[in-house]
Amino acid sequence: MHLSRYFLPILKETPKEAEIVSHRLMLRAGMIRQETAGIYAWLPMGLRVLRKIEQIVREEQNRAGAQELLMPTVQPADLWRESGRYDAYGKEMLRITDRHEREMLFGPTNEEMVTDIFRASVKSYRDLPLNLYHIQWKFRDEVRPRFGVMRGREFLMKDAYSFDLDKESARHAYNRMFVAYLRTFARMGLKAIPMRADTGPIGGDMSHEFIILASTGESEVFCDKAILDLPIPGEDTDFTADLSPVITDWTTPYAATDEMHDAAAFEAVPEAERMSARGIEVGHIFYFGTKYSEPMNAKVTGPDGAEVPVHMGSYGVGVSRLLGAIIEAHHDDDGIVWPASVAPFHVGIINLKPGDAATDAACADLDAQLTKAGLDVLVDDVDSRAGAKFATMDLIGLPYQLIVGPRGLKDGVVEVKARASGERATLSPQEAVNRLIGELSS
RNA sequence: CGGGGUAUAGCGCAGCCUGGUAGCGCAUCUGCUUUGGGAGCAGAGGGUCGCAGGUUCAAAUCCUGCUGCCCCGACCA
Repeated sequence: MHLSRYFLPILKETPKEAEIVSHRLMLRAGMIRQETAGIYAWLPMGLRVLRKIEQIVREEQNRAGAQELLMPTVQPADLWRESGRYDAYGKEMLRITDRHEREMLFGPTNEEMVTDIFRASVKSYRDLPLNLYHIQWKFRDEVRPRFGVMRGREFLMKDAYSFDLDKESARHAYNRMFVAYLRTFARMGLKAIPMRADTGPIGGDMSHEFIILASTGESEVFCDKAILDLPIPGEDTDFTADLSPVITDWTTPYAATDEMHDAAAFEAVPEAERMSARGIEVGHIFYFGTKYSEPMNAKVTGPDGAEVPVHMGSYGVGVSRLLGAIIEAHHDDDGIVWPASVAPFHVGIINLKPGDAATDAACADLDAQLTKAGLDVLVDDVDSRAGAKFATMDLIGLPYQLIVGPRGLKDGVVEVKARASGERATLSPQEAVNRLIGELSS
């Protein structure tokens, strides 16, 4: 991709509405544009990152045995009357009336709908366990949207729903999602800490929020530092096996949000190991038993011939929110510092002198080689000054910059700069290509 | 939903108090110079001054109402 033809409306000045750093940087880097309060258009650069995050979430859901479907954004009110939530949900739900005066709504979540899909087709315990998920836009009419995409009204969420015969098998479904989440967030360069969350009327120990630490986080969190160093389950994890030892490892060290904080238990953690910080919730997993299956009559016949309501859980990831969360965790004074796994492009080639035949040719060759190796490349071929190019490239935060100018080429070298460390290496073009492919291919 | 701000060019702002027909910086366009960390000079284009009423010879400016957006709090992936 050539920057001269790419729609990337960079802002030099910070729009005044942006308070927190991720919001500022997303606007300045031309990733999003606010259309109205809490509702954003995703510009090409922002969309690229959104898609990469989505894909990681998808891969890990699939790996854990969940199956993707896609449910609509607009739902009929009647479905929500079955669970009683049409009245209970309140003003956060965007209600719509169609031309036939039928009551509709823009979905804030999909428990009712997925339960409807399930009950229409699944009648036997033999078809369990089942986990269905989708990645779809949601709308919650927040009283006060803020922090850019971190708390928008329209947002992209992955929500999975598990169906099991009883509570014990539901626990296995829960554990699979727990492990999938550990892997998902780690792949995005985030340290997500599972914290026990309020289970409401259901009770029990099966609800966790996944929190990443960031100074601009919305809630205060307390944890034992030991949890930060726990190993992330590998790609080879067998999701059909008993995962409870992993869950035990991850739920033993103290970790709680302020709502669930137990000061006495926290005091028991050695002082040097105690940490209190601010956090952003990026995922939430929840077992809710028969809360929907019972009123909505989603039953299966068990091995004993008796009909029982299925035990369900739901598992959310705030996909669009993750962009903000990742930037909060990965930025510096000059701009964004994308982890390679979610970066909009892997490499930015800076052509210091567009129009110079040798420089243009070198850039084209480097672009071709890197692209052929499967990397996403953005070539800055804009006729502007070096300083402006460096500033732009630092702002958009691509993991590596490949700096190509006539001065270096005369000596047969180009420069590779790692965005995160600022480290620069002067190499031959071929060495540079090899180095980048080595660092970035996965 | 309570409290507080704010609305003037794509972005950031001044002008409003004391009414006289709109300005600055950045960005954009043209030309020349410049060229390894957000260049300089010269010129140009771009505005229903949030909307609707009212006062006045005259309203961005004064008055009334409405709306959008932002911030603080209560609530959420």
